[in-house]
Amino acid sequence: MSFDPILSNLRKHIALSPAEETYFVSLLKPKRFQKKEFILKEGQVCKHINFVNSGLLRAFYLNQENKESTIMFAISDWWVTDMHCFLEEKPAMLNIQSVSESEVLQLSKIDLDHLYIEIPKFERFFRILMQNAYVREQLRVIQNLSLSAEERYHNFLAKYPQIGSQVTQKQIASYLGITPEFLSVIRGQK
Amino acid sequence: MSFDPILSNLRKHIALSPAEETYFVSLLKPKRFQKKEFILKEGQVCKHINFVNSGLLRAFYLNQENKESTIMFAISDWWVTDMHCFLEEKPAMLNIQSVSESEVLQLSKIDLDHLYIEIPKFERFFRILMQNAYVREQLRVIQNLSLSAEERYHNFLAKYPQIGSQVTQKQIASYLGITPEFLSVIRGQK
DNA sequence: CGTCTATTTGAATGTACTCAAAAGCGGTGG
DNA sequence: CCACCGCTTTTGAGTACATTCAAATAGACG
Repeated sequence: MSFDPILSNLRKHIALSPAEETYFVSLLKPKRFQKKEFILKEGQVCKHINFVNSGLLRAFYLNQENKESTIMFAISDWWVTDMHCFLEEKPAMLNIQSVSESEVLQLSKIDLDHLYIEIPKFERFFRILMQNAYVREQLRVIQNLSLSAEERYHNFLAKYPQIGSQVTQKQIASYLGITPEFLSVIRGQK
Repeated sequence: MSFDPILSNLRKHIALSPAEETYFVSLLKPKRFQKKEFILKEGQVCKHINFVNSGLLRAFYLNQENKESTIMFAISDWWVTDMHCFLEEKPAMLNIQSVSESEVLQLSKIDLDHLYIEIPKFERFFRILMQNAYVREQLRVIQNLSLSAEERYHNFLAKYPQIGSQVTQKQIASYLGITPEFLSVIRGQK
């Protein structure tokens, strides 16, 4: 499995020496997941943050009535985990499942904590990663509050065309916070 | 204006020397805002991140139809800005207004960028701040997707009792994504 | 005290949901 | 290769949740 994508992901924000890159890469656990396989299940302690090398993952929440809410889709070059549970080393609230066959590089909480000490540049890297994640989630809150279901759907397709074509409408509906039946109605009206 | 609150806020995550504390404090611009005064208006370039020393601020978004959506309330010991526009030094999407008379410490983007270089511990501090902000926003997304308006209202009151008592129902409604009329109905049914 | 805004109440409406049934589609095994 | 199974998507009828609009009441503030 190639480490080029993750190294160029790092290079967007920090510069590492070859030795540092080697050390970082040594901490990564490559994993391959089949379609529908779970990277993380609710209740498991979330030990890793995952970098998607190829494929597509989906993180979702199940409420008391077993209704799914899709929290995020993660395509190549994205980082994904149940951040709250990863940071606190608590049982996960979220499920993370492979949508299509995927290659993932996993970094454990312990190794990341070492990394922050050994190579403080990683503090910067993850600061920027977290900043961007925060801005993205806040924008999603704004859109959920201020846009109609139909506007949210068209926004989603415009923003993530690659994802829109790979996932089911049921999954898109659960990302938008509507039922699949209603999404079908929205799509019907041209 | 006292710098004790902001220094103890820093000490939650990093340890600074007295000289570093002095340097940090020298970068802060203390400001006092009257009730209803704007810290930031949509369209202005957002130059500062704001630490709330006392009082209460509200960040909100106005959509095309001039409907308000409250993005966050910031009480004492919270940091608030239009993060996206602060980072990119672009015109703000958000308005930030003082709910009650407030004392704020402002740190400019330029000074923060210097701070990251001079005292890399600030990378860690803001990494943790951003992590927490991300987790909070993601939790809000989950709740917006999976809970009813009534559940969201009771959650809000339980989580932020101090805020609930200081802001109008109209503002709470705009935080929850419902109309003030409907919030009034929810409150009526005991 | 008067004015302005927030809150409540109610009627009419619209948006989105539930339930059910039919149609479509993809994969599997005979 | 086709038939079947399970899941997704569509369609529709009935319903529930939440909005709009309007008017009355209550509160806050100069």
